[in-house]
Amino acid sequence: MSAAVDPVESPCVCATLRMATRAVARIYDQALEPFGLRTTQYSILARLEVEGSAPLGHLAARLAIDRTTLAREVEPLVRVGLVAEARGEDRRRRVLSLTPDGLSRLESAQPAWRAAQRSVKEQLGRERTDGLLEELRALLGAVRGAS
Amino acid sequence: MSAAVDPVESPCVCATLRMATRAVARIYDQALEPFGLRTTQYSILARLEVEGSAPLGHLAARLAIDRTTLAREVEPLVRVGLVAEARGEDRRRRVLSLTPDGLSRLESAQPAWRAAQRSVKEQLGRERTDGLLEELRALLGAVRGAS
DNA sequence: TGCAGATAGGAGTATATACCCCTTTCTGCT
DNA sequence: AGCAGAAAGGGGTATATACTCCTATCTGCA
Repeated sequence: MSAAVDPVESPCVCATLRMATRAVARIYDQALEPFGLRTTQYSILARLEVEGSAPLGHLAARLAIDRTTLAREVEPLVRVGLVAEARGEDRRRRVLSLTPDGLSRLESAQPAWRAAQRSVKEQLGRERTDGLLEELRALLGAVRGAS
Repeated sequence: MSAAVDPVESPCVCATLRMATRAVARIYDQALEPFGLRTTQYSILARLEVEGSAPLGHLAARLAIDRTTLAREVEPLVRVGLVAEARGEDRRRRVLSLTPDGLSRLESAQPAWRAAQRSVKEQLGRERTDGLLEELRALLGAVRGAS
């Protein structure tokens, strides 16, 4: 591959977001790889730890992920026993929760996640990174429901 | 789905990037949908218009996309005749270029792209959006090759 | 000239993403 | 009690993403 070629400066908000996301996701995925987790899987486990247990759609809204997307991402986590699913009182609801295995996996991967986070923050700068996060949240808030 | 639930404020750079990217990508994809293009496809066509023609790996580096990813994204574009592929002098190289159909499709979709772009900028604010783009580019530059 | 090593790309596999359309289940109103 | 409409989710399809391992080709050097 022509590694000497620099990425282009796209004027497109979406393309630029995607480029940055790809690059950053790679870092996190590599950090989490020894623990058998992808970044999104880690996010799901971490979210479930906070929520305790939550129906699929609720969790999807929390993570700003499409419902069907989340369903497919949860699948492998259920398969390997990190996440449990049960029907709620409202039997339409598929309630997800962390299994003990899921919790310990999450905890064992936490240092790797922190290392990736630290690495990114050190490379861009702590303040700039925090500022960027603020702006990304503002963007998310601004465009949500605007479609 | 529990539409009343707000997205969570994740401390994770990667998760936050992904959330924002998903939300923004949806806007662009919807805008481009009448023209039968996804955001990434539009980016590829737009990039090819600028580059004239480029080997797959070169284009991938420009777009900060993994080579194999780009190959799979180019496939449908070739299939419907928007992009042409040919072997280069160096016969390992798969040289891509815009077909006349590709060019006219790109041009017809351009107003929709501009509308999406404008919509996002208006929702976050023009200056903030530009600042965000700067920071995203800085992030991309900072983490590139750092893995 | 010939070969070692580098480079471009292809194939297989797995997750990530989201659309549409459908079924199941529930809730509110009559 | 019964039905209309809303809500939660499942399944099909298609693109998006990237890793690993593999082949084909080229280039530089002996």
